Amino acid sequence: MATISDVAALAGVSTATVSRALNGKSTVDPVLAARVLDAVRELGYQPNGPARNLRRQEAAVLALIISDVENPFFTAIARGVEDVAHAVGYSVVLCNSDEDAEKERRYVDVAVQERAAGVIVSPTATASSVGALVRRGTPVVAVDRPLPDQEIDTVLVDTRQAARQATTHLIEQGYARVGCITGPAGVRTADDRLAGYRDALKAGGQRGSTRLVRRTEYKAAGAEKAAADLLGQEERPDALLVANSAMAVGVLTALRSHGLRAGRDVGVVAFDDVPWAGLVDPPMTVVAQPAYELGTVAAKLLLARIADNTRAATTTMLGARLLERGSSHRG
Amino acid sequence: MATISDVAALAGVSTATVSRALNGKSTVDPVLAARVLDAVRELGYQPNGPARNLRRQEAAVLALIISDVENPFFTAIARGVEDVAHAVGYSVVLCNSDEDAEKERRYVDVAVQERAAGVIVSPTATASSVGALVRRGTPVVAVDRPLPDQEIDTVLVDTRQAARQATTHLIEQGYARVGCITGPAGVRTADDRLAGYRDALKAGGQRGSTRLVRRTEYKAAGAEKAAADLLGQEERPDALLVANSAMAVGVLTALRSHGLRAGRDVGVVAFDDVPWAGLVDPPMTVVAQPAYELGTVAAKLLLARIADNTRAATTTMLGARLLERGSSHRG
DNA sequence: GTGAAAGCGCTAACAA
DNA sequence: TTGTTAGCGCTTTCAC
Repeated sequence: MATISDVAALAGVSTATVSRALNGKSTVDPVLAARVLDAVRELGYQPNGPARNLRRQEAAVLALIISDVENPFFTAIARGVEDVAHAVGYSVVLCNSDEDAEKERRYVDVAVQERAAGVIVSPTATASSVGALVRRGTPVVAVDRPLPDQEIDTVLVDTRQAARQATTHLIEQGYARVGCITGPAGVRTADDRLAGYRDALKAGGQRGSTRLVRRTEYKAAGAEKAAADLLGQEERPDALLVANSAMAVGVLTALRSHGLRAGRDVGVVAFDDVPWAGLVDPPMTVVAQPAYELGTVAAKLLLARIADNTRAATTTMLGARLLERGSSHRG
Repeated sequence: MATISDVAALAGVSTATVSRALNGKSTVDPVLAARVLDAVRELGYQPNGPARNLRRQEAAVLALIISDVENPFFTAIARGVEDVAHAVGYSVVLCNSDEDAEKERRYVDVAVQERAAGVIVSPTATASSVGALVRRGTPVVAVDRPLPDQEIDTVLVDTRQAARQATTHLIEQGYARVGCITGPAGVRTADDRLAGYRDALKAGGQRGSTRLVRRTEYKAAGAEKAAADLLGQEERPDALLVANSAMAVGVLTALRSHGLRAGRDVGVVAFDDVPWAGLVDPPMTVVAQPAYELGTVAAKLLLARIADNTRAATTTMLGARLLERGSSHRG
């Protein structure tokens, strides 16, 4: 593979001039620059990234560590990050931690070792690994979930408020025993959605009960079992707040196998406005989170912090919107 | 940030011994190895990846270039690739080409520049960029779509056969005018699905007609327009073969706005067994592609080729399964 | 504006 | 088994 020396030799200049011509930092005689470009083309020269990164002590790469590639919420974030990063010449490496602290730690190590310019992470519950990054001075932005005890830029959705609003909506529609299926304890979004749910019950004068709440993985299978469990009880809930779209799949499946109809028999509101929400019968009421925007904001913050790591840490809170459809109406 | 020299100094050994102790290539006196490990821990040493890659002339990284991160089919492939790669110590960089030849070219360049050990790609229609990779001698595997005129390992689904089977199924269910909504011309899977559809029409004695076929982006919006267009015709189709799940969303939406019911009024079979397929009313008949397996097979082939680039290129063809549900039955 | 040369941190060939 | 040392390809002073 051709190196910068080959290009220099062919163009009849020094490697320094080739470097300058290619990076446009310092100004180069147009004639020489043209000779360099010709040589590059002729040799099919591709700069050696590791060599450049070694010399520069940093790679033009952002690491994005998300907890589930198969969750549309996170892929939408990824698109937001990519669009912003690419516009200014950064590449994005997408890492899937799978909600597993060990995998997260591993990817954090990779990011450090490859000298990524910065890291955007949606931390798992036990996110000690990211703390090390911060202490190293690596620019880090937390997205979707905060990183406790860390002074870092954070981009969140006001999910507690959204859960409260969604639950209040169910109560106002006349559902008398609203239940909640949320994610694992310790996962901040799961905790917040539960808290918002409880806020609404209290405000709406409904008596909460642990018998109306189930927590499982943010997956369809767990939610299906949880829903079946709740619906099998003597005093079963007549409505459910569901904490993400994968869980919604499980809940709707359970409803169907119990011969119950969403809306009429059991009110349903789920987080995330997936493309199919309008296609189920009745269409599903959802809390639409601004996922793409979460990604763009996080990327911009990270780029700003890469440029100047002395900035004070900020927390950005974006709002969610309740999209009312048939699954939260009795009629 | 601590370097290998710092570790060597603290452990009282040479940098070579540190390197050996950490990489386990050659054997090292257990006592020294322990001192090295202690020093590593104490300094929080993280090896400098670029330096290592520069020296080794290759990074333990596989690039996976897919055409749509938001398509569950491709994220399932990604999981398959990751699982295989991680098991043998490779990282996976996920790149989203967005069905855009220019973005694909850019990611190919990144892969070359970063000296990735190999590349797995689902090529866009005009995939000249990947040819350059192959000529460079970089190990490459094509997944989901072949790379024309290239002698490389390829992992495909027998999508033409699957389309034929799905269409035949619709004909056997009594649908008399089966239409097809597929992806852009030049995208091999889109072409193959159309070909399989036509195979079935011919075998089933139905007269094909271009008035029953529409081609658009592999997206919901395009498919919705295409379906509305088909359904607005005088002699409209009474069944549709739909080439992916995003398109299925558009088709079902169009059906609804025309007051038509899937199955009873218009038979529907779509590619890809998405989680929500069973939740729409009636449940959607799908062609289930072995996406995860596509990923694992591709990754294994790539690893084999990295180990030995003289192997002859192979083509692996995996089968798809038709999952019959209500949307393809009149009853 | 250009070139010579140092050196980023690591691994591997060679010597001891 | 261990240490010494060259050098991977690039960018960036520094001198001209």
